[in-house]
Amino acid sequence: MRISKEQARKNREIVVETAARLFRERGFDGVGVSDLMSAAGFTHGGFYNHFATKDALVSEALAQAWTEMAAERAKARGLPRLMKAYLSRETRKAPGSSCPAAALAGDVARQPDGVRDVFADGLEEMIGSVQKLLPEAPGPDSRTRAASLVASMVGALILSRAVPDSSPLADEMLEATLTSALGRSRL
Amino acid sequence: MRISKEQARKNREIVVETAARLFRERGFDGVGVSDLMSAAGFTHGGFYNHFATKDALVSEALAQAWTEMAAERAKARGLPRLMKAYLSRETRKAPGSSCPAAALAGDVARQPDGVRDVFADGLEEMIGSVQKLLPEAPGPDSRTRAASLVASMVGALILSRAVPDSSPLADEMLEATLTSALGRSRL
DNA sequence: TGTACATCAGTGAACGCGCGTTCACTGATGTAC
DNA sequence: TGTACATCAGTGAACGCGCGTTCACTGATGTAC
Repeated sequence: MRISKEQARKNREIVVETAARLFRERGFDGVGVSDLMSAAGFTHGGFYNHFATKDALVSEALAQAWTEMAAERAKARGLPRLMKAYLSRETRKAPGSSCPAAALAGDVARQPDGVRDVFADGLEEMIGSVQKLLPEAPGPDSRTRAASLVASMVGALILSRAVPDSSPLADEMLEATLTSALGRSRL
Repeated sequence: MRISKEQARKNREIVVETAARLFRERGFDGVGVSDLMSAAGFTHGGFYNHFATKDALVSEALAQAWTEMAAERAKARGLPRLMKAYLSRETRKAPGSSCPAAALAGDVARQPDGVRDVFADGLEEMIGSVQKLLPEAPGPDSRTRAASLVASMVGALILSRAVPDSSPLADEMLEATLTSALGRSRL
């Protein structure tokens, strides 16, 4: 049963969006083509009408996740609020709809350069948007500040998710990072 | 060909040490039982004389990696030197012999609680050893400081490894984090 | 101390299973006249 | 505008492959006498 080109385009988009969520939740290896397609509402065979290989989708889904995050960040009202939201229990519980860096950086490190390029582009944009939210004037110092803030945010969220939900460290990593970042001068 | 109990114990240790290295290099899913056993110098069938399942080995290898790291850290001469070594190009290139948090936190987040408990214990010890190296008096503030320092160190290393080797971000994440941490008061 | 037997670490073939991928098929869409 | 045919998105069975795991076997070690 052939469908319209417009519908086919929409279906492809659904698959990419579903992948962007599932990969963040379970990792690249944790989501099979069959899992993914059925989660998106299709059968697995049609996958290869849209993508050459699973690897091709990985890059595209990662780019999609970064795009979603950039849209969220564009709505941010100040760095303190952005960081509080990023370093919250809600974010910790929802990897599928939050930062691709925190959810997938470990996996990306073992992927080919094509995927890592996409990751680097998203990370670059994240650093840039944090830099713009800093109170100080743009420059090399604020860039360094932004990069190190991003590292601590991503690190805290990853570590919080790696310990058991019941561990005191789950909250402590988030709170300590928030306290240290906000407690510093001019934030 | 049966071997002595002593030799069997040593062989088991070799397998655990090999796993601790390979898992950090390739992730839990990236190392098969067969890969692992042949890297350790054995055939795959013998694996189940030592471990009930691959999952059982995962916990043990993670504990082994943390133990190795704790031994390294015990040799540290001051926090600045520890951080420079941690946030170096050499460490970035050698995940198999460096921090389990940076190499495996993303994978651990998708493992059962048994593995996450082991991870939390190692992380707790890492925070404690960083806290002891802080110049300030021990207390809630220094604990918060230590936890946030650990988050930024782990985050920077993970992000550095996730971008392509050729990306400027690979070095920048490490350097920015080092600059921000060392540039702060009393370090 | 010496002998006979049981034990069990290591070997390598084999197992079922789920993975990524392929393919023949369907039938509504898109196109040529 | 209407008709005939080609296209191709989606379906679901099937493919080879590598995975974790099992098992019969080997033979030196460990043990009972």
